[in-house]
Amino acid sequence: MSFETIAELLYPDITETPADIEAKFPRRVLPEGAKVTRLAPSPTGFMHFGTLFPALIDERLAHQSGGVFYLRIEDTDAKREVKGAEQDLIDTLAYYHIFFDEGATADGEIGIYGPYRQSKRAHIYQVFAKDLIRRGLAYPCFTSESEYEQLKESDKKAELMNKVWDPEELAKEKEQLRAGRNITEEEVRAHLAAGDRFIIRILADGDPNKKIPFTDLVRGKLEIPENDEDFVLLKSDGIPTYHFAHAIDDHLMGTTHVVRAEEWLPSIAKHLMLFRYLGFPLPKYLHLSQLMKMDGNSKKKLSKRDKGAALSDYKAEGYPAESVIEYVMTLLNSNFEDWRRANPEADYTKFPFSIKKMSVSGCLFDYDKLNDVSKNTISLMSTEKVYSDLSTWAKTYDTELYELLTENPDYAKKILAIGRGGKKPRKDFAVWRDVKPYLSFFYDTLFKMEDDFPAQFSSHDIKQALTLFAKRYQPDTGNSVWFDGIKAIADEIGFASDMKEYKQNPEAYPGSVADVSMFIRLAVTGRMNSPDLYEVMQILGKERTLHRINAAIERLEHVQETKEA
RNA sequence: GGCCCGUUGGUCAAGAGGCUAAGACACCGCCCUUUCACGGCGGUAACAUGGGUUCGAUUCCCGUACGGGUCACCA
Repeated sequence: MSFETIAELLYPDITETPADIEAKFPRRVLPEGAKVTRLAPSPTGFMHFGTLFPALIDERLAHQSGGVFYLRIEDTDAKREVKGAEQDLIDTLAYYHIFFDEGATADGEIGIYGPYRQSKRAHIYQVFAKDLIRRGLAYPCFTSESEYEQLKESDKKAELMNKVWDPEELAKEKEQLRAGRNITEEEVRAHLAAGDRFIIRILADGDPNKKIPFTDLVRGKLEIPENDEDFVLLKSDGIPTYHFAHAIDDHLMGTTHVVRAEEWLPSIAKHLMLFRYLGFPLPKYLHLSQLMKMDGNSKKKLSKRDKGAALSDYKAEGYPAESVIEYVMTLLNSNFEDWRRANPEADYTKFPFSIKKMSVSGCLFDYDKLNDVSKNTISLMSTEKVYSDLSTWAKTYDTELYELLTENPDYAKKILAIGRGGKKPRKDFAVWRDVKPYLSFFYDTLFKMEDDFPAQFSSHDIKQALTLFAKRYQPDTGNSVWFDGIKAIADEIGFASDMKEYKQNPEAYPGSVADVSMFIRLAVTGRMNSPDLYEVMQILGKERTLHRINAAIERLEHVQETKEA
């Protein structure tokens, strides 16, 4: 039989040769050592936390070396495609400041190596497929999908039922897949005449008992058994499988470093075979460990469906993009945190990212750590940035807060500026969602008494302290004069004004100046804890401060009356 | 089940033949402090396991256990 004839029968309309295609994808001219990387997601779900890892690595590797970073959409599976997924992908990546030099964009694409959507490259793959068939390295298979499904069915059942993987069955199945290897010209003609659909399989020449050495940039030297499986190159719709598309696209588009999840490691033998058959030089590979989550007592791969996996959840919670990136960087390169301590203000892109510092084993997602990183990140932001990012967040996730923030920006900024900018900035929030409960008391519409006056103090003492404070309160005296005033009140009502003295002999007093401060804090903020009270009063203004204190006094009187009655 | 990968404190991790086995988060204690948030100091806590190789193994080799991945006309 003639492979040449079969190739011609199958693809009479394909006249181009691989060389013609190669000519359309010239070699990239880049500086020495420049890396070309790509993010190649499939639009089958919404952007997932794990996607950020390769995205960031690809981006750093390319841009740190003066190379190119591009986006290629792997939309080869029409069945699983999710509407809006591609848009979500592009939007989310932009939200995390991951920008591409070329590739698919929201409204088209940029760059000369396109199309960057695999569904639009069918012709290219077919040229190479036809050539492989002609050279006797691939062949058509007319076994229908449903027939094949039946074959698989028994397998799936076996897997579900106690995971029985019978080696003989497996071998038999492999043989069935290869049955089409001996197809004749006549058979092809007959199938074609009958209008049968076909797929293209590779003609594997590997011996799984032999091992091929392979070097992965993060895992080091590995040994992979050769591939003997006649895996599918082109599906019956003429669209390639991942394997074939990977080899052709990454070659034509000039990818130098392929960064992908470790789930691809078992199929590396297929890729090695493909690059060899096609005569392409092999790119470098980085196989990344999966991000895990805790499931009972064991670690599990963080999958798209898991709660907390969708990147949009982090956005909704109000994790700033910078925080998430920062956290991912700490996981990506073990020395990032040291660098960050030495360069607290520097942009993360100044960090010398290194493949050598990448971890081989899968890590567990740690909310505590993310929160800590995020608190630090937010604490270093300027008031303007906090205000602007917080407002942007609130606009979609908390309209009440958004209105409060925007109706009086200057007031909001004063609140957000508390404890910001100094050497030891406050670290009050990890997420934007934390902000509202923190600042609610600054807004009369949200203000309420959240804590009660502790029962161990007499309401008489409390009232007296509040009354004296209200009578004498002067804004703009400065913190220490203001606090001296509170000390004086403490003395007058018989509380200790000197904390050291009080601590030595707490029994001698009904309370201390700390308690007096607490009374005032409670009256003004409605809670036991708040940022610096003097500053709070400055922001609230004299009128509202006094109003709240007087309201508290009135309430105390009311309680007293009811008690007496 | 076959094949592949991995295993240092609760988590992230440094260390690559000889170290009292770093650091960060979390937790606990103390200090600072009018509360909170910071900040400072300190503490609890780890080389999965058996056998080699070696004068000496967390580090190298083999086995075992455990965990993960994969075995599609999905990526």
